This record gives sequence, C-alpha cells and structure tokens, in this order.
Amino acid sequence: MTDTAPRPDSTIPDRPSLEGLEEKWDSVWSEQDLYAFDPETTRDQVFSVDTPPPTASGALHVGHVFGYSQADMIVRYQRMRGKNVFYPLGWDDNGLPTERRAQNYYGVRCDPSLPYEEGFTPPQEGGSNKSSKAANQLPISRRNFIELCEQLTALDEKSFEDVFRALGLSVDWDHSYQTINSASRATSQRAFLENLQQGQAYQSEAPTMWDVTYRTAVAQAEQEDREREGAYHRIGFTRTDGTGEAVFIETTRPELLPACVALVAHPDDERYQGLFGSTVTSPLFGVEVPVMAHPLAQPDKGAGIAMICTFGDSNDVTWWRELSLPTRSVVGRDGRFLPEAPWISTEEGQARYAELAGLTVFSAQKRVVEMVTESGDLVGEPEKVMHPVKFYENGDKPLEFVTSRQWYLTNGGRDQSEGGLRDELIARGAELTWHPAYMESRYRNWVEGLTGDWLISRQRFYGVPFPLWYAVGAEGETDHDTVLTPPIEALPIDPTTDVPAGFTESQRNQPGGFTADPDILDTWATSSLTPQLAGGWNSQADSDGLFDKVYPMDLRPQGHDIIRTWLFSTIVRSHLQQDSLPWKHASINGWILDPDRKKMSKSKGNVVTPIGLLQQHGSDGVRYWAGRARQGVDTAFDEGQMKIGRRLAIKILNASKFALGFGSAPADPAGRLAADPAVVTDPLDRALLAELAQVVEQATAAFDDMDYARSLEAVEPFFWAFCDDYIELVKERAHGNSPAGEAGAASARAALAITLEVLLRLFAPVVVFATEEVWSWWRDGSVHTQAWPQAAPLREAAAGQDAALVDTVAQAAITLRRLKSDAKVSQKTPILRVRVEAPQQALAHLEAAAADLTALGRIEQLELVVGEGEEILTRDVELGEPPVKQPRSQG
RNA sequence: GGGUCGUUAGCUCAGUUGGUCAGAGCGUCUGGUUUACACCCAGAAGGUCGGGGGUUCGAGCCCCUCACGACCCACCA
Repeated sequence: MTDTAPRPDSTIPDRPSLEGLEEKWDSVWSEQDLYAFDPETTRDQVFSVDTPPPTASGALHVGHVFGYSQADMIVRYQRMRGKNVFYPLGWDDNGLPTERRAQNYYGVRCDPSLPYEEGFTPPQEGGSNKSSKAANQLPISRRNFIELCEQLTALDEKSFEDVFRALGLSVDWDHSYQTINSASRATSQRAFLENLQQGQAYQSEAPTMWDVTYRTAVAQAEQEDREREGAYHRIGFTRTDGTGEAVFIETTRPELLPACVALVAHPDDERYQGLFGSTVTSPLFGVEVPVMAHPLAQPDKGAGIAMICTFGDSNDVTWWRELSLPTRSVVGRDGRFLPEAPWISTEEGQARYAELAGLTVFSAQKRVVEMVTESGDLVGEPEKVMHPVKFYENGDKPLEFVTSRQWYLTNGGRDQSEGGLRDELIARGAELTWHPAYMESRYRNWVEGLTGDWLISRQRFYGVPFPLWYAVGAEGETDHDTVLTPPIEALPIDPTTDVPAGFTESQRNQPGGFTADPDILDTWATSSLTPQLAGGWNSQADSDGLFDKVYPMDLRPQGHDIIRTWLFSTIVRSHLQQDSLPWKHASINGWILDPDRKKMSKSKGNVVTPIGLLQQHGSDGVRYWAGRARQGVDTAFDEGQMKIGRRLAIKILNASKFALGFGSAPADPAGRLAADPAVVTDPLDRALLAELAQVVEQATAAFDDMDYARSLEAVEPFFWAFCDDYIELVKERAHGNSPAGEAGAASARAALAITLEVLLRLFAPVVVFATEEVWSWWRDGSVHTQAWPQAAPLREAAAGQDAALVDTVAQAAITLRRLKSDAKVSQKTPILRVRVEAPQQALAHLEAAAADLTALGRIEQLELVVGEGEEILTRDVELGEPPVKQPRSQG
C-alpha cells in the first residue's frame, strides 16, 4: 500500500474510454498489493470484514455482483479513512451443493463401500448442471469422490475470482480460505470438540426431519414450506367398548394408518369426553390404540380428533413425547415402507401391511386409500386441499420424520428460561448494529421461533468429518456413550482413516475396538466459523496473533435470506466460543428481482451472466447500479441503471480531461496543474468550493452510517451540475479569455483542480476504474489509498463565500439557455441585449459572476436589475443571428 | 394467524426529527454539428404522493383502518 510505487505512464488520451480499464487496473493493483492487509498493526487501526464465502457450485449470478459491490463500497471508504483493511474472501466449497455439482459434472456418485482407485479418471467432464439420473452415474469411492469435488471447486474458484477481480473488489486475495481445506477442517473440528467439552454439543436419538432423497437429517434452518395438493380422508376407527360405534378422524396422510399409536382430542372438547381413557381399533390393521386428551389438539380442525402416528408431523412428535406413546415407524430412511410392522397382531392386518412394505410413501398412500375404500372405512370422497408441506430447501421430496442418532449444538432452541441461552442470543442481536436497523427483527423473530437445538450431523460424504470414534463393545455393538476424541494438535482428522489413541487400525470395527463416526458436520457448522477461519483463530501461534488484530470483526455483509442460517449460526458460535459478538456491524443486502417484481429466477439469473454484464456496461456501470440501491432493499434488475452508471463513468473521464486541459497554471513542481486554494479568488469559484464542502459533509455522514447509496446521491447531482453549469460558465475565463485575466484564469483552474480531486475521491468507492484512470493522469499513487476528503479545507478556501451563489448563477444560465431553446436556435446564437430581473440577493450573486454569465450566453449587452418576484426573469431580449452552420472539422 | 418491509410521474427510485417536499434519472416530446463528451448538449410535458378516517395552523412525512405486493415465521388432523 504505497503511494510512491511506480504507476503506468499515463497521459491524457485524446479520446478517453472505459475499454480495458478493468484489466489494466486490476493488474496494477495486484502487482502492487494495493489491498494487502498490513500485519504490523493494532486492533483499533483495523477495519475487518467477514466476507461471505460464495458457494463454489457452478456460477455466480447477478445477486452476487450486487451484494459484493455494495460491501466493497463500504470497505473502500474505510480504507480511505485510513483504516488498515482486512478484507479476505473465502470459498464455501463443502457440502451438498458441491457434491451434487460434482456428480453431474463428472457423471459419478459416491458409494462409500467401494475401495479407492489410484489415478481414477471420471467418465466425463463438464456435464450439465441439470440433475442427471443416478443410474447413469458411476459409483466411486468416498476418497475418489472427494478428490473430484476438490478438483472441481478449484476450477470454480478460479472463475469466481476472475469475476470478482473484473468487478473491482478490493479484496486481499492473499487471505483467502476454503471451508473444506485442511486449516478449516481443523478449525471446525476444534470448535466442535470444545463445544463438546463445554457440554454445548451432545448426541441424541430422536425423531428428526429427514430427506429421503439425500438420506440425511436436516436442520430447522434448512427447511422450507411448499404448497402441495393433499386431501382430507375421513376414516372411521371402531370403539372397543362393545358398541362397535365408529370414531371418525380426518387425515391427509392415510398411509400412516399402520403407524397410528393413539387418537387425541382437546381435553375440553365436549364431543369426546366419553372417549378419553377408552380405546379404539384402527381400520385395516386392527391395532388397538388409546383415545387421549391433549391441549394441542384443535377442536375446530378436521374432525376435532386426530390420529397420532409416529411420525407424520411435528405435532405427532410432541404428542408422542408428552403422552409417552410407543414408536411405530413405517417409513425408512430411503422413504419406503419398512418390511415389518410387528405391532400389527391380526393376520389380516399383517397381510395388508405386506402389500405396503417396500412402497414409496406416495404409492403406499394410493394403496391404503384403495384398501379403506374397499373396506368401507373411508367415508365420502376425499376432500382436496392445498396445504404447506415441509421440504429440505435443496430437496424435491417431502421431509419425513425418522428416528436416528444425531449430534446437536445448543442454540437456544431448547433453553427458553429467563436469561438463558435464547435470551443471551437475542441480546447479541440487539447489541449488533444492523444496516438497515429493521433487519434485527428478522433475527429476533427467528431465534424466538426456534423449536429445538441445532442438528449439526449430516449423513453425507463431502464435508468436515466429525472428529470422533466410539468404542465397540465385546459383542461388536457400538457404544455411543464412550466417545473417543483426538487431541487438538492432531486436527484435522478423518476418523475413517485415522485411529484413536491407544488403538491400532486392526481394531477398527472389531469387538473391543473402535468405530468411526460416519457423519460429516453440517456445512453451516463450518461456515458459521468464518470470522475464526479468516482470522486464523486456530493457528494463533503461527499467524502473528492475527486473530486478536481482526476479531471481533467490524463488518458482516450478507443477504437477508441467510439471516436465520449464516448470520445466526455465526453469532451462536462466537457466543459459545469467544463469548462475544463476531462483528460490530451487519450490512444486509436485498434480492435482485425480475423487472416483473418476482424474485430473479435461476434460469434468468443464469442467462444474464455477471461477466457479460461487466463487459457490456463496464464494471463501473454495474457497480453504480448496485450503489444506487439501498441496503436491504430488494432491487429490480435494471440494465437502464447500469447504462446510466456507464455514462457517469465516461463523463468523469471526459470532464476530467477537459478540466485539466485549460493550462497548468497554477502548477506543482512537476509542472502539473496544482490544486492551490490560495489562488482561488473569484466569488463563483469560491462558492463552488463552499458547495463542495457541503457535499463532502453529506457523503461522509452517509458513509459513516455505511450508506453508500446516500453518499452517491449527494455526490452525483453535484457532479452533473459541475459539468453542465460550472464548467460551462468558467470555460472562457479558464482559457484566459476574460476581463479577469490571468488571475481569473488561475482561480478557475485551481478551483477545477481542487473540485476534480475531491470528486474523484468521493466517487472512488463506487466508480473504481474511471476514477483511478483519471487520478493516474495527473496525480501519484492510487486514488483508492488517498485520504477521504475533508470539508474544512474547502470551506477555508471558500473564504466565507455563500454556496448559494453557484445555484443562483446556474439558474440564470438555465434561463438564458431556455431563451435560445424556445427560439429553437443554437446555443451559440449571440444575445445582443437582455435585461435580467432578479431578487435583491440573487442580483448580488449575478453581478459577481456577470462576466462568466456574459461569456456563457454570448451576451453583448447585459443589464441586471432588481425584479419584483422570487424568480430570475429575462426581459427585452434581442437575439442575434445564429452562427453560420459549418461542417464539423474532423480533428 | 403473527412479524417485517413496501405502495410517490409511463419505468426505476429519492424525499432522515411534519412547514419551497411534490423531486431525480430513464423513457417521451421539442430543439441543437456547442473542438471534453452524439456513450453528447439544451429545453419541455408528465403525479389530487394506494384508499378512507384522524391529529395539527399545516401531513408522502405522525396515528388508526382497509386494500394490494414482497419476504420471514407459525399452522399444516
């Protein structure tokens, strides 16, 4: 980060252009390590960013470009404020998305039972992102599979980096990390082991939501509702009190009849008072089940009495637990009906169940409905209904409840006591500064709605393994209560190949030996540690104490869709591990919406590739679009805004070229135009600086609140007015063609130089390439490491001049231009005579700039008088002959 | 059912403690060869600020209510 490093030779081109600026400056910045973090530092000098590690699973989309650009603006501002910026960017390359992409790309699938194959070549490369049929995928060993995942993510990460560089992100690429690499695995495993030691991680055998396609448990945060068609089936159970009366229930899941363990109604429900405590038998299967009372049953729902099955939904789980009911599972981990249902005691019932065994849930439902129709237990026609069904967010079959042994991490979901973990985490959310502030409610909402702890084990292959083994008993049974852990120094480990202390490989899976935990950690269980991963928490000793210099971080930028996952889980981990918030600020960016206000669909998002956008509109143009959108607000995908941004960047080039072309007096020792406030004497020039001082204050206040959009909103109109009015007004004077002579020219040129220099810095966080290009024409170093401008020196240079003078004179200029526009003549047309009427105070301003106004309007006789109204008016206008049209000479 | 955000010119959006706040850009229209810029310049037209109440001397701005949209959560017999 040196300002004296050599820069490419830059002269002002005849026709400035944006073409090629991205490559040119990316390579210069990269060579000079312009964005490198300086390790010789203390925490108070640092601004550290916990950048989202993009999922390396294919392609970036416009949403990435949007969010990362916005964060980069905040970061660049902080850098210009003199902060030592720590801005790493990692890759999230572990987990299901990567697995799926590798399967499709290489045409393989993981089969852990197969042996490793040395020098394996996959059957294909570059397969489409569409799901291919499992039948067409070659089964390979877990290790071969992981190798392919690593190969593929390396490719993706390279292409992602190219996009981010082209976008002009001021990331320190020397500090990138991968969530799957060895250091990250060690960090993730260490954090888990420490959680285990603290009693924050525990295992439990319980019914959990299960994806039958991926055959893994999924956490609450990964579930979503989808509307699906279902139907209420009214089915009769038979009372066992000898009356033979039927009790009717309504269910959308008739296939779970064999799994019924009880009926339940509300304790106050008059209709069922006589039934509580009695039993009924289920249709088809003849299983006797009790009728019980529980306040969770809703009298107005369905028949008011529900069948409890283990397990149809979360209510079933609650009832099962609270009413101490038996477990009768019929759905297996593959989503098919289990072969046996031993609790069915009748021969007829067993015969019926035999028909269901092996069927998918879908087929079983069809068959059961046929059965109850035949038997007459189904009353009337099933009533169709659209209802929400729980899905894994990446899955396409409904989740089922399956009982399994899983690992959990405390997250407040089960500790709702006053001042308990949940309260502590809610307090953490309140402690965090949210941008925008209202996003905190999404966090609180989520934490308050948690129904259990965080399920962190996944029955998958590509990820961070649980660093655990279990003892194997004398009978060869796994003793889950005897957990064997490695020492911290040994991490990372893979329990399927590493051996616990005191054992040898030959004892693996043998009686009296050990067995590996086969599961991997939830992706979020590793990515929730990004501040620790990026900051080198686990390798403090050999990283110069980096962690203490960057943690807690200053900023977490991210989308609002992952507040419940990434943001929350990161707070959980930091709270448990470091007893602190992971960052001071969270900047939440919105979604990109289609022009029709729908969430940008995947297909469209892929058609519009980020790199194509950057090429078409220029990175500055695309950044501008992101920079105009406020934090947290969903934004229309609008190429119009990118075009405007591109236009702005081009304007910056052209206006700068012009402003620097009037001559180099006053000059600096190198002979370049100097931004010397001492020679700014003209009232108009001083007023310009006074106005600029206000703009600087507004932009600074906005950026201090991390509000890049508000800053841009202050700077941009000033810049356009500067171009359209101020430059036009002082053109002649700056050329030296004015009664004000050399002093007037020097004043204008210095004011132009000062303003330009300040404007370049104000625009630099957003329009990164064009500002750097202009800066290189006449200044040393990079604009991106200059100090953010201050208002005070500008105000001093303005010497008390009223900023309003600029607007007044601009108003007069517009009035004069309108004369010619209305007359439909060229702006070059001379005004032979005009009387301008203005209010008293405005008149003083106009008089001060009379010479500039005269030059602008080509006025031969200008009369300034006090008018009656508030407006500036022109009277007694006499226009001259328009200039003779001549073909434009091509220079 | 609960929560959050939004509804301002044809389009995309500003409008921060209620008092030039009815704005910007795009688009449209009318003009202009103005040696920084045709990836340009100048000018114009366009809105009873979602509906209805209320508070106030005064309300896009505060309160209530309704409608619509988006998202999150809950329910999902």
